[in-house]
Amino acid sequence: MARPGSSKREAIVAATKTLLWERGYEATSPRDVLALSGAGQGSLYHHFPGKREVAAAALTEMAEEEIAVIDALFTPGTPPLERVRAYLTRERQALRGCRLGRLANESAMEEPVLRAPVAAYLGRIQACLRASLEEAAAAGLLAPGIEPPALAAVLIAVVEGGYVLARVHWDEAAMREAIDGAVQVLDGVTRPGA
Amino acid sequence: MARPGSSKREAIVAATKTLLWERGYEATSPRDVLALSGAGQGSLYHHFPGKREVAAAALTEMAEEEIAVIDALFTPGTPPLERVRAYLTRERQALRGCRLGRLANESAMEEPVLRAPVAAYLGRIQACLRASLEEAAAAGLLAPGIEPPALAAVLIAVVEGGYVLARVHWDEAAMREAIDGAVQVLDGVTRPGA
DNA sequence: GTCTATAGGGGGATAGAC
DNA sequence: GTCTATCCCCCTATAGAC
Repeated sequence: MARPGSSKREAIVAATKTLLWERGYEATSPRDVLALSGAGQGSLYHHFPGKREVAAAALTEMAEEEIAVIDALFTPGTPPLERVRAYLTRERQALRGCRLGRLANESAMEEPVLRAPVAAYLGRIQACLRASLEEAAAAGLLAPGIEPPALAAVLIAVVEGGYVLARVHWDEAAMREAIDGAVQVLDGVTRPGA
Repeated sequence: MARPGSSKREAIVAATKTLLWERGYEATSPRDVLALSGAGQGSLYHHFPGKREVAAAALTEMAEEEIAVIDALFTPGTPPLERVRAYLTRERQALRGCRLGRLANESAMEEPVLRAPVAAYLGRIQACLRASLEEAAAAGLLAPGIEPPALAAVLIAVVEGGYVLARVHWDEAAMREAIDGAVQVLDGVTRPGA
C-alpha cells in the first residue's frame, strides 16, 4: 500500500513535492496535485487516506534528499571549519525559501507527521554544525566564551532567517548579507587554523 | 472611508490583527474576521474592497505598534551595545512566531501592499541594529573584520530564524539557544567597553 | 453604516464503474 | 489501480433591505 511500484502514486508524491515548495501546505490542494501529476481523484485516495498523508510522504522524501546533500557537505575528510563554511556559502534560491523550513509557520506544524521530517532536516543540519564546531573547539580553534552548540544554533538560525529576510524584502541580497555576516562572525570567533 | 470613527471598522481591523498573528493570511477568512469582530458581511465590504485591503490595514497598524516598541528599545540614551543586547534578549513568544515575519512564506508577500509593512518592520530593526553597531565601531568597540551592516543582518536573521527553529521543533528552547549564541558571538566580536 | 441573504467557485473527500 | 461523477462545506464577494 505504501509501497512504490504503482506509477500514479509516485507521480502524486512528486507533484506534491513540487507544490509544497512552491506554495506551502495549506495552499496546495488535492486538485492541484492531481492536475500536476496527471492522476485522477481515485488514485490519490486509493494510495493515501487524505491530503495530510500525501504531504507527509512528500515531506519525508524531501527531507531524505536534503539530508543526503547535507551529509555529503559535512564529509569528515575536510577540516571542520571548512565544512561549516561550505554549508554557509552553498548556493541557495533565497526567494523560494527553505524547501522544508518554509512550512514553519503553517498550521501543518501542529501535525506531528508533517512536523517530523522538517524537524529532522533542520535538526540534522544543526547536529552536523555542532559536531564540526566541537571538533574545531577540541583543536583549540574556537575563541573562549563561544560554546559550539550555541554557535551551531546561531548559524542554522542565520540561514533560516536569511530566507525570511529575502522573501520579506523580495531581494536575494538580503540573505546574502546575513550569510556574509555569518562568515565574518565565524572568522571572528575562530583562529586561522582552518 | 479609511477614517477611524466607525466602530465596526475598528473592530474588523482589530480582529484581523489577532487572526493574522494566530493563523497567517491565507488561513484567515473574512468569515472568521466577521465572527470574531461581531460585524456583519456588509460592514467589511463597506469599509474595504476586499480581504487584501483589510489585511493591509491590519498589518500597517501592527507594524506601527511594533516599530514603536523597537524605537523605544533603541533610545539613544543607553550605550550602543547595550541597545543591541536589549533587542536580542527581549521577551518573545517563540512558538507564536514573529508577529509580522511569520507571513514571509505566504503568497501574500507577492502583494506589495501586504509585503510593505512587514518589510518596513524588519527593515527598521535592521537599521537600528546597524546604527548602534556603527556607533560601537566608531568607538573602537568592534573587532576588525566585522562590518556593522553584515553583523546587523546576522542578528536580525538569528531572531527570525530562531522563531523558525522554535516552531519546527515545537520548543521554545530552540530559539533561546540561538539567542544565547548570538549574545556569545556579540561578546566575542566586541571589546568590553559596553 | 450596518445588516441578512445569496451566489459562484474551490477545498477535501466519497461512490462506484471499469 | 485508476478513472469519472458527485457531495457538502467553506471561501470570497455581491445584492439589497434597513
